[in-house]
Amino acid sequence: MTETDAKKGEKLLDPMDNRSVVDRIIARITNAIISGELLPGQKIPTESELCESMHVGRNSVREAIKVLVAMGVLYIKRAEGTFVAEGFSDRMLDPMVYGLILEGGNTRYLIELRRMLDVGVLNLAIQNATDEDIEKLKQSFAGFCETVRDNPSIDEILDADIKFHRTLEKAVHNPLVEKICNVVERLSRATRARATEQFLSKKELDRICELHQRIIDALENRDEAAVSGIIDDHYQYWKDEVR
Amino acid sequence: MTETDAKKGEKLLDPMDNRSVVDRIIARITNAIISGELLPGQKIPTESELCESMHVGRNSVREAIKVLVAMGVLYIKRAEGTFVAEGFSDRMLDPMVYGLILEGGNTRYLIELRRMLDVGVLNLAIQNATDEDIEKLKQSFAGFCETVRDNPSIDEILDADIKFHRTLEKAVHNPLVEKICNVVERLSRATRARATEQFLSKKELDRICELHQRIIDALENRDEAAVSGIIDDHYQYWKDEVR
DNA sequence: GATAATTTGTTCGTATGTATC
DNA sequence: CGATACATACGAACAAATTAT
Repeated sequence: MTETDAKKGEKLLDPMDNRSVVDRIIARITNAIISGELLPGQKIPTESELCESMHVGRNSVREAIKVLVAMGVLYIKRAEGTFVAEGFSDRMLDPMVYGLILEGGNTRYLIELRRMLDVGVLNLAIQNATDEDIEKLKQSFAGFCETVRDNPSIDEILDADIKFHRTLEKAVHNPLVEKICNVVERLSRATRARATEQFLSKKELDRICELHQRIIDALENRDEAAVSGIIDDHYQYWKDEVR
Repeated sequence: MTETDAKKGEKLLDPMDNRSVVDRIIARITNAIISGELLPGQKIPTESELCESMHVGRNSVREAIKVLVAMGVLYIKRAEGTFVAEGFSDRMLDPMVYGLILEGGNTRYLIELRRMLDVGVLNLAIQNATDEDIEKLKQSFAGFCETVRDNPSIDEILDADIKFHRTLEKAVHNPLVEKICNVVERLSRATRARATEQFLSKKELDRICELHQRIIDALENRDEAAVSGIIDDHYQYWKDEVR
């Protein structure tokens, strides 16, 4: 009884963080990571230690850790410990995939976002691409053309196209931009598959090849003025068609 | 011996789901959502029911639900039940935030990304903003100017500036773009605070006010040509200074 | 190779807070 | 107001995996 009274007393005096215990543990761990107290790859305290140090139950600690593991922030080596992840994890875009599933009519939003990113990427690539990058892009383009010639399936076309764009994004030399583009590409894939299926033709494929060639040209000539025209043409044909 | 042999036998015959109990619960719930067995907004079974129906412990169910809540797939009405989310949630971008943090805090990358998004947002806003949006932006600008006049702290300046940009992003009418910008703003805040602290002056503040005015003008005149110039000027002064 | 120690994985029991009727 | 249903939180116990001795 006295114990509960003491606890109640504390709670009443305290501003009483209204977040749940689990949320506070999550915040504490993430703050430690952000502040540099915990570095990527480093082992975090054991569950029991965390229980003691912040006076919470082990289950709450476990729930917090599970959340961070699901987000790709931590990873667990069983019977060894829990560690701070290093760099990006594929898991980190799962929530956005769920978001896509839950929300039906966001095709327009997705296309708009992709278009915006395409413009930005092309501009940055023109600024930052090295000759080596351009050479790789040419190779990737050759691969795309080869795929196109060989009576490709929808999936093969999309794969080749995405590969080309990934190469382009690498030429930006900015991992943050690259990762965001990857996420959006993954989200767009289903929509693009449907659209491609609908409008596929030999002529369309030739047009896409030509657009890719224009991207390469713009890169070689560092021609920023050409960017908006290229992307406009790129998106033109399914602008009004899809949804 | 015989026991271990029996276990090995089971393992060999069985595909033996090597995922953890929690992961299987997560998969089961998400599959139910994807298949339409659980619809957005619908209540899922209570924790106890889930325990019984799949013969697992209550804590495992809780951990699974916590993960899905953290991802924004489920939400909880306390003392009422747990429900399938409808549409996107802010939470779904959180993992990406952590990803960016863990990727290593390279300031240049962040500034480049922010710049790219600023250009895209301004372009999209020029296309999509309603008169009402522009009116709100003017109000937000007035608030910013007021803050600036009143001998503001670094935090106050940043808050007012972010508020202005949030209003601008709303004018894009694209929740995906909006969320991504919010994430990047959150990430940039520390860097920006440092930079602002370093170069703060009355003259600088006036210059920022003027740039915001130019953004409003561009929006009113639907002047896409002005975009790159505005953003160039916006980033000019800390382009070479920071890192 | 076997054993012990450490650490995470899973479950159960119980008490408490909170919203609805 | 009480009763009910549900989520929240803690503690204890045992299982399983890995490392160290």
